[in-house]
Amino acid sequence: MRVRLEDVARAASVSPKTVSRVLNDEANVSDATRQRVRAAMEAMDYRPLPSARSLAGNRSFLVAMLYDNNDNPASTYLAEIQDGVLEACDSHRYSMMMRPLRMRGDDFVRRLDALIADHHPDGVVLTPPITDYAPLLKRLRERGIPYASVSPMSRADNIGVHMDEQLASRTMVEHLLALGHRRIAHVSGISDHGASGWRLAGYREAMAAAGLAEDPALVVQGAFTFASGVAAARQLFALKQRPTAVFAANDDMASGVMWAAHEAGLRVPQDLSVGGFDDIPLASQLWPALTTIRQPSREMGRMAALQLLEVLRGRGDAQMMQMPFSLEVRDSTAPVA
Amino acid sequence: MRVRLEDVARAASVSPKTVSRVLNDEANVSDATRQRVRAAMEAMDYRPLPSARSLAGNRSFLVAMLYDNNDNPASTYLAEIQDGVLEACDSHRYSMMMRPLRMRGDDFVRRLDALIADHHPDGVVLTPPITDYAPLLKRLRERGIPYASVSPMSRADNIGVHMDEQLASRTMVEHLLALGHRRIAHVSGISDHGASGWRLAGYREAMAAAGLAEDPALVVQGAFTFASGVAAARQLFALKQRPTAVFAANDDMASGVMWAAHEAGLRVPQDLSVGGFDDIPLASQLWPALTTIRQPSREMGRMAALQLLEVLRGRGDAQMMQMPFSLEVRDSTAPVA
DNA sequence: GACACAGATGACAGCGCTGTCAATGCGCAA
DNA sequence: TTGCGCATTGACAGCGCTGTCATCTGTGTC
Repeated sequence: MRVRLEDVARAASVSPKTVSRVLNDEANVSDATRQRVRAAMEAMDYRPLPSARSLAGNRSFLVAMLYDNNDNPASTYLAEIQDGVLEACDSHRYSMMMRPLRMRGDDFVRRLDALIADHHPDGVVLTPPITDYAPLLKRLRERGIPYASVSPMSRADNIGVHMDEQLASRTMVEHLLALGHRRIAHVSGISDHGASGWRLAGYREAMAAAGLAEDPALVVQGAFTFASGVAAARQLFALKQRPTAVFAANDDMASGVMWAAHEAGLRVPQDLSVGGFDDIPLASQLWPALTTIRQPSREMGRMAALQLLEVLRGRGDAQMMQMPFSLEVRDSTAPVA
Repeated sequence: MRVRLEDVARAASVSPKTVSRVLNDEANVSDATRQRVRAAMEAMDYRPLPSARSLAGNRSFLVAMLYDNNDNPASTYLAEIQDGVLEACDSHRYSMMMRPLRMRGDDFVRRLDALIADHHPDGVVLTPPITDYAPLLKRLRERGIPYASVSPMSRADNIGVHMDEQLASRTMVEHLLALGHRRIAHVSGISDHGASGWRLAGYREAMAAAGLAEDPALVVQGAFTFASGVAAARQLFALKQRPTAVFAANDDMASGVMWAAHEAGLRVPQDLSVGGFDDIPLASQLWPALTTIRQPSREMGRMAALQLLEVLRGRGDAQMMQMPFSLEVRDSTAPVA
């Protein structure tokens, strides 16, 4: 019925072990033999049985993608990363599994242990904001489970992908400054997300470089959600001197700001310019279409997973890769009135 | 190091086979023994090794969720279903795997075969629109792989979940009729999606019930995407007698209609009412917030997976479940001017 | 009291691979 | 020519479970 490794071995006139060697790209197989075995595998359409490989070889060929489903409201951003990770895993015949893990809550590490005990992933892809949660990283190291991170806070001792969020953020603010805005507000994200800090830092950097003293009233704390964007904007609009532009730390909050602007009867971009970050599909579907920072989420997921797979496959050359961003100027920003 | 089944057996003074029976909820174990074994498993925090179970038992404890990533542009709808499926699988200690499968393209069935050969899922969850692709279903039956569907076209001989989309659609149109609208347009979805047909049928049913003859110019074909919604709306707005209300077959297209309305200088809802379908997060983030049909996607994914798991676990009582919908009246619909 | 029978339990082999280690063959130096 | 070392290959056991089948026990029947 099913073609087994033994069948391939017989067809290629070698021992099962040799077929196993070829299958796993091990050294010490002559080229002639290797080719013969490959041909036999091909001809018979041989597919190794994952469970047998795992049991005997003590690895699972499984990559788990960890995400926080608490601070990430049904995020398109995550879906895109997932898509990239899946593609990378597929290309190396690894399987991929999603693991929601709430960062709030003390059973965080316990849930990680359960994941390991139940599924034995060979490696793990970490997505924001759990790229930087120390107890988690510590446990992964203890267990000897390699991981790659998407946009981690610290780049040292870490593989995965990374974007210069601070520069991206600064670029957005400079765009607003170039349009003549001076009273530029910032709606920041949840404080323990690395992204929040960088984006805020980029905002401050640009403002300072323009010689503008920081007005604390113009920096409002949000939570990366639409609702928090609405709330932050209402607060900003209530100021005696309201901002002429708002830069929100992600698109969901930016859409909240636009919503609140409509509510307050402010026209975007005539009365208020709005900038976002991420370029999720929503950004182009808003009216007016949102000016934002585009990050290649799918590609970031893919590259992070590929870095991880390099490690899993015993190649040593994995690293932290820098990914490009771009400023997408659309219709939500305009010269100050 | 790791606790094996044999260790539990020793602790409970029974044979390994008996522990296996308890683990798999098999019959013919006395209650006393069962409890003793359960206690031992608990005390030792025993976790069966999936690969060993799979290898010996010839099943994978794996459920694959199939989706079409061609017609579903990074859809939040799918992400929600996935979340529900994942929860259900977790609760029964099954693992879950995502499989994108392009319906267009002739290698469709071949890719399914590859999935089976490579991963051996015990069962499959089908999401729209691949719930009704005959060659796929045929192959799954041939291979003896049970499947459950989310919103399949045909409910016969099928397990999973289902919503009365036609009634939901009719409810939306009746809402518009009740507001006094008569020239109500419909932007339909891709024709080989079951949902498109039902939603169109519900529209027609409501219009006919209101005694309105169908105006073919008011029914425009879309493709479930934002861009197709924009295009359809432009076409509708160009009509000598433009509609006073548009019901789009999903929220992405509805957001496209609103976008085009803004573009054309039409105020929503004063000059044009707009209705959608799905209630994705976007719906509440638009200005004005979109009136739409809410379907419990997450719950639908969860229930469909649970039905499938009943079959996989040998219970015979799986079925096609009807899920409720609700009309979410927000700010994009108003009485006709 | 003898027998049949169903429920409860265990012995044992084996699922399809890989790790370990031994065996083989070959080139090259002395 | 002999011997040594390295590259190549294979024999064999075993990973941690479950399927099959045999065995044992207690109960009901006549």
